[in-house]
Amino acid sequence: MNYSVSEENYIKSIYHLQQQTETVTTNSLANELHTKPASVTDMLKKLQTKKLVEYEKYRGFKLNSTGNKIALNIVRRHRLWEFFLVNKLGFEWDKVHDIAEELEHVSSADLIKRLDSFLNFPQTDPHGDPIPDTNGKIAIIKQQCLTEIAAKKNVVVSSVSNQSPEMLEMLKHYHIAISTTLKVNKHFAFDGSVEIKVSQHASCIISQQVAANIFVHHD
Amino acid sequence: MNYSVSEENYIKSIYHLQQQTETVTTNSLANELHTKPASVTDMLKKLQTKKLVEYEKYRGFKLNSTGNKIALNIVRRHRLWEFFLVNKLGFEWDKVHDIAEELEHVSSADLIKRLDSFLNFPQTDPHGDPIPDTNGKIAIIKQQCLTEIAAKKNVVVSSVSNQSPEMLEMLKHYHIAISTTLKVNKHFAFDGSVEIKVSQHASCIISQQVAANIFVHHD
DNA sequence: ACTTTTTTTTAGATTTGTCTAAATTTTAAT
DNA sequence: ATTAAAATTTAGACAAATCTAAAAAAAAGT
Repeated sequence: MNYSVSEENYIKSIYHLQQQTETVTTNSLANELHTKPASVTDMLKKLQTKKLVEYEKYRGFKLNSTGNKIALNIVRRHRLWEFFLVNKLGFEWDKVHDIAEELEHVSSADLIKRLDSFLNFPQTDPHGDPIPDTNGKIAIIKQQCLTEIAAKKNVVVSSVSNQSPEMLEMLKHYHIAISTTLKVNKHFAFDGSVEIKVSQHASCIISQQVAANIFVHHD
Repeated sequence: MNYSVSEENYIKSIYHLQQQTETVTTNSLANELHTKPASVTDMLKKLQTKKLVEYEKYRGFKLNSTGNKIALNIVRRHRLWEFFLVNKLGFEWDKVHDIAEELEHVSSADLIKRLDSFLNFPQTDPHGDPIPDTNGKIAIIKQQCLTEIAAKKNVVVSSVSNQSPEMLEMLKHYHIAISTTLKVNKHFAFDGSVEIKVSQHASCIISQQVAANIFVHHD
């Protein structure tokens, strides 16, 4: 079956919100999509009749397994295109989201299959987020954010959850990118900032706000 | 300014029809877009208020210079994506039109600039049609179709105006592709068929119907 | 437990792009 | 020059997706 751009955007946003809370509220979805709660209610009735969500009036909603599969397919398309934009066309990673947002709705399965192969079957997108496979299987990367890492531990940056130009600017300044290895020296109790050391560079201190957006794994 | 997918499709179709006749009729455009004449009239009023077409009731219409520039930009996007699909993703040329039809509406100028550079600034798409440049300049390739070529002349295939799988099948069978060199041996008066010789293959006869879709230039 | 606030839904309107059927204009035919 | 046929436009309706304003339900506060 084929879904409209609008339907796909709703499905994808519900998916993303469900990463944080099991069931999603009308307001939060309206906020995510920059639309009005009334519009959300309208669309949710539609998604319910199409049997993609579980929805009870006033009770919130969540994707059922069909909806989830569709969401993962959209996420797959989005992340493959992001990979393409960064690794083939040379975009900076803070510029690709909006373009991938449009490309993800191009509805050819063959296209995505070939794109995947052309890109050599990447496992993660440029922000370090895993790319679901054709069957909607997605790697769960056990990761912690930098604020949770004990002092003296070596870690590898696996993803960054804020993709703004401002964030990118900071990360570049600190010489941090996906798969960069760094060592946590010390946590400061006063403001939660963290001193780290990145390879051959001098140690530096990053604010809690920045640290909270950097996800890492051990080894 | 930004145009809807629908508006872009109308603009592009008017452009294509104008290649054959200076002014375009409501019916022919409806036919091209698989829509109804009434819908065409509606959209044309809109394009007129947006000052993209010259339009007089019952008199047909044509793109003005603004409309023409926009059309050429859409054609540029379409053909660059077709080139990408064939030369990078390995699609056969008869499969790319519908996908490029969707990709062409993705509205990032930077994307197209980078795609162009990634593809190494191709001059023609996989069917041999010229790709307009950023300013809407398009090479006019002086070409004749095979039925018009005098016997004993050597020519190079520059484009093929029918992109169906059936046509591709025939061309493959005859070992004809874009930039193939061939020699016209003889025209048969009875049915307009043409005997040709392609490089080291044995001469063969192609029907007038096929010959009329193969465009060539000398040398 | 009752009231206030917040959240969600309904009702009705709007925009974009489309359609059918009827009316109008142009073109072709006798 | 009339009439018949074809092409085009208008009028009015419809579907998708959105909105505002009002009503209803749930949650929070006293």
